[in-house]
This record gives sequence, structure tokens and C-alpha cells, in this order.
Amino acid sequence: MRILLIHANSFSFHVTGETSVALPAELDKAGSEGNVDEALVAFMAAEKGDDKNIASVADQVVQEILRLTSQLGTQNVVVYPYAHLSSLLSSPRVAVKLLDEIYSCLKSKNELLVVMRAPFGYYKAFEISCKGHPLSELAKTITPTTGAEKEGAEEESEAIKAEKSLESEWVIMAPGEKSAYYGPAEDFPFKKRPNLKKLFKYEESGTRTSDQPPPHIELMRRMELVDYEPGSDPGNFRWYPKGQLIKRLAETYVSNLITQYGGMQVETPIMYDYQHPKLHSYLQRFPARQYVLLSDEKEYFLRFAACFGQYLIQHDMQISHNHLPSKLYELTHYSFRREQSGELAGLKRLRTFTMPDLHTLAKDVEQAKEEFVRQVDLAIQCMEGFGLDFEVAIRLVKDFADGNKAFVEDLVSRCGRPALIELWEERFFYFVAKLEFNFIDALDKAACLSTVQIDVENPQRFDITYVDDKGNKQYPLLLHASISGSIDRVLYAMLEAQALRMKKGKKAQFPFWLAPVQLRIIPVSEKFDQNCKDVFTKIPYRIDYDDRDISMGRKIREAEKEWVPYILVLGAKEAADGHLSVRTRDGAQRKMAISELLAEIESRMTGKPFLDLPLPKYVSRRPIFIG
RNA sequence: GCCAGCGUAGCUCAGCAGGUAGAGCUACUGAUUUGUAAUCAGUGGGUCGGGGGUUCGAGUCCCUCCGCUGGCUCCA
Repeated sequence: MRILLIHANSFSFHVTGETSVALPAELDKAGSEGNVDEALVAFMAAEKGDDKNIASVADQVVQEILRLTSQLGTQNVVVYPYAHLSSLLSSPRVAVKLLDEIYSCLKSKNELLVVMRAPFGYYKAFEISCKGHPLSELAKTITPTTGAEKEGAEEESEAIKAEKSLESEWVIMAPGEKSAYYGPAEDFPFKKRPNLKKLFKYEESGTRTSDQPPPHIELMRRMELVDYEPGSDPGNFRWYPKGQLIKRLAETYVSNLITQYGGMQVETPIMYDYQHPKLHSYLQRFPARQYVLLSDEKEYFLRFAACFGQYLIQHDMQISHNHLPSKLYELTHYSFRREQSGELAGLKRLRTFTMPDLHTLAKDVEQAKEEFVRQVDLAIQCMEGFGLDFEVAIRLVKDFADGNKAFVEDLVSRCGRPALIELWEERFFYFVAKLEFNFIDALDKAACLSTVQIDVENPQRFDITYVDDKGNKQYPLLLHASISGSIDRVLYAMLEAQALRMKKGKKAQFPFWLAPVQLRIIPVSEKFDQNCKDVFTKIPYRIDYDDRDISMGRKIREAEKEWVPYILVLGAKEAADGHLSVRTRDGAQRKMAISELLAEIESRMTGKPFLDLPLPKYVSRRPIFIG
């Protein structure tokens, strides 16, 4: 940062126009004009590199100014952004941050000082009368210090700070029993719900220990689904054909559920103006760190969810009360969160992920609760489709909980299991109610999948309105819902669930509709090549043919290792009687006609999407992605 | 981001008294034509995560960067 300090008899300025980096918020903070007698005027320009340690730069500037004001015996200071001091300017965001930091720091360090700040990003006219004594003109270059104390909290949002001071009360509510708030959660008889106990401990204690990596990481690679990509930022994965197939199927399944329910599918940009006033204040309310990128001088952040894109659409929509409830839906390819590197964990926690994001506008609390319940039902259906068990957590602001007991009871009974309920005295976040489905993994850790929330903040922030039956504009309530949770995380949960099965000595398997290879034909010898090819064309599912020159035993072993649900062995006997020898994952070997097999498969596929085999149909033609 | 551990062939791993790298699987070639979880033989394959240093000599010791995993923290 460059600073030019001038001790002036008098100083005044007024805004004459906007530059390309003007921010309306600056005028609120600094005003569009000002004048002062007898002051130290600090012209300053933030430079590239200052962002490495904003606090250190600000601190040095403040020290410099304080030293000089005490030497000069003046109590008036003007903080004046003046780009012309440098030809290597920082981004506007950093500059504003520095100005704010310097401004507030000056005031807090010396309460007697009267500090005036001029707005950043505007053309300004100024008049100055320099005193001209030896100390009255001083120019300095300030560089950030590096090393031990780096500016860690710099990007911390208000929500992250708030969360740290959050105090919660935990209770358990069981289904079916009226107003069955079981006092403190510790007293709940957890014997029948060991996973709920794990969730409670996980949430309440905040401590989680494990001496081993999560098993899904090995599985995601061994099954050739997903892998790390060293050529990208950590937490950005590559998807191999089998993984990509599962992902696409899962996405299609969730999207179908949502659009059938009435979600109107849209697509919105993945990056947004960092200085957009509405978005900026929203960022402050969401506890996530962003990727920031530059386009010319402007900074953009990559979205952490589809929220803003949809809010901006909803802001522009003409909505009458007759249109409500109104639902916008997007499957985010992708959402980005710059998680701290130590927070990343396989498919459980990524920096780039895919998530179904549904936003529902409701005209009143009754309608909001009605849709909330329907969305919870959808989430339950979704978990069943993925074959996942889950534990329910409901987080409520106490006022809302007290006023809506029947609603909460209804939610719990629909979920059909006792739920962990977290109660907050005050509303720290943008929602008053949030329901989550948590998955408990092989290491007893919890991960949130589906979630539905009632947002009471963002319609106002984004000026989303509808017209009521009297012709007046009203703010709707807003439901956020991620019916399945992140798709990546769904795969994590499915793999962890299989790791748990294997731990108990059972065979792992994907839900049939998601198995990358659903059937494999194995010939007893090459002689039955043509028979295999014939069967192959009669089965319209993801079937492949192991035509490699290796033993049959080996082929069966490898098909088992790939979790293939149906292994069809074809030799002389089958060629003779036209039946199939069907080996399934329960260990059974059945003699079946093709029609019988097809009927069985059909019943397992109902209501689920289908996509073709994403690999060569002949196993001998198939490259290996991971050892 | 901080602290700790780890990084050797495509995969899983051995080698650590500092002396110039090894096994199994895979791949490739050949033999074999097989009845429900591994047929036999042969041949390839490595800037020991990157960079720097100590040493006559470094996979091995030191520094640094990158990545992964665990903890803190955080979350879809």
C-alpha cells in the first residue's frame, strides 16, 4: 500500500461521478462530500500483494498515522482512497477491506480522533491547503508482513463467527406420542437407536476421533468410480465411466422426483459479482468460504449453492398469490465451497460438488409448512431409492418451535423414528426451522444429506414479492430444500453403507438400478461364444460379456469383486435347454428362463431411471482405469 | 488454515547400518478351452511425490514445496 500524508490547514472533497468500480455501499459508509479544518489527510492506494496480509498492512498504516497525529498534535484524520499513488493496484475488494479496517482501527485505537473517510470508487474533486512544515508531507510504501501470524480470520463471515458462540438445547422427540418432548437428549433410551445416539454425540460434543481413513475412499477407487485429480485444486474429483453413470442416474432420479412434484427446472450462472450488494450481505450470512476469480478488474465468486441464481430470477418474476406455492429447481453442476484443506474428506466433503437445490415460495406459514412436509416425504422416498438409512435432526428457533408444535410432531411421525431436536434461543441464521437427514458412516461419523429449511430473511434481502388478493405486494416465505443432499455425498453414503455390510461379513452391492454392470455373461469355454452373444441381445439392461482368455473361475471371481448382481454362466447344459444359470449376490444359483429373469429385473427397476452400459460390452475390450 | 503421520512400478507393498531398487497382482506374449471367488510359463515396467542441501556416494539424513490421511475446525 502507498500512502501520502499531508498536514493540511483545511481539506474538502465532493464526489463528481462514478468510476467502473463504484460501489453504492461506499457512499453510505463515507458520504459524498466532506470538509475539515486542520487535519492529517492520508491519501492511500492498496496494491497487489496487500491481500496477503490485510491486517498487517492496515496495522502498519494505522501505526504510522497515529504516530504522526501525536507528533503534530492533531485530532482530525481523513482517510482518502487515491488510486493515482500506484500503478499496481489491488482488487477493489481488497482496497475497500483495507480502508474499512484502517478506518475502524484508527477510531478504536484512539477515541479522541475524528476520522473522516472518502468513498472508494468515485471521481472526487478536492481542495487542500498544505501547511508546508518539515513534517507536513510524507510518503510511504507499506508492505504486508509474512510469517507467523497470518490473517486467518480475514474472510470469516458473520455466520461462521456466530456459529462459534452458538448455544443449543438438545431434546429428542419420538413419533406417535403427542408432544413427546423427552427432556434433555442425554436421558433418552438410545438402546434401539444406536445411530441416533451417535448423531447426538457427534453434534453435541463436537469431538470426533478415528485412527483410520473412511472406507469409502478405498472403495471409490477400487470400484473405478471416482478418484482424486492431482491436476486440480484439492476436493475436485475425476469421475470414471462407472462412477459417472451412477452419478448421472442418481441425478436423474432426484430431478425426476422434484419435477414430478412441481419443481420448475432452471439453470443459473455459476459465478456472481462479489460486490453485488445483495449477494454480498447474503455471503455474510452463510458459513462458507468462496472461490474468487478475476475478470478484468472485477471479482466474482463461484456459487456455493443455486440460491442466488434462483433469488435473482424470483426477484424478476411476476408472482400472484394464485401462483403460490411456486418452486424453482436446479441441479447444480457445480456448487463450490473453498473448504479449509484439512476439512476435505473423500466424497464426504469436497470443494466442488453437485446438489439438487429447490426453492419454494409460499404465501404464508400454513402453506410453507404444507410444502415442507411434502418435501420431507420426497426426501424419505429418495433415501429409500438409494437404500440409505438415516437419522433425523430438526433445528428450530424456540419461538417457532413453541408456536408450531403440531407441525414438528407431524414431521417426526412422518419420518417414523425418534428425532434429535436442537433448540436455539435466538435466530443466528437465515432460517427458523431446518430438518436434516443424517447418515452415520462406518466410522460413526455423521454427514448431512437431505435438508429442508424455512428461510425468513432472503425474500426481503432479494426483494422477492408476490401480489396478494387485495393487490398489495407481500414478501413470501421461502423454503430451501436439497431433497437428496449432494449427489457426491449420496455416493459416499452408499459406499460407506457397503463397507459396513462387508464388515459384518455380508456381500456388498449397489441398489440394482445403480449397478454399473447389472448382468455379466460368462461362457464355460470359447465354444459358447455365439450362445453368449445371442443371450446378450435379448437382455435390454446393462449387460456385458466376459470374453477374455482366462479361466471361468477367475471370471466369476472378478464379477463378484465388481459386485455384479447377476452372473450368467453359459455352457453345454444351458446351450442345450435354453435356460440360464443365474448366480446372485445372496449366493444362490438358479436355473431360469430368460423371460423369468427379465420379469424379476423389471420389478426391481420400476420407478427408477435407466441408462446404458458406459463401457465396451466385451470385457476384453475394456481398459483399466485403476490398477 | 494449524498440528501430526504418510508419499517407492498401473495397483498393493517390501527395502531405512547411507553403497546405486525388489515381490505379488496388472499389462504384454505363448501354452491351455476350462462348470460357479485366482490355470501355467515367459517378457516388459521405476528421474523412489517435486525442488534444493549434506556426503566420494541419498529411496534412506536435512530444508522446502505439493498431495493424501487423521485431529482441530467446518459442512451438502
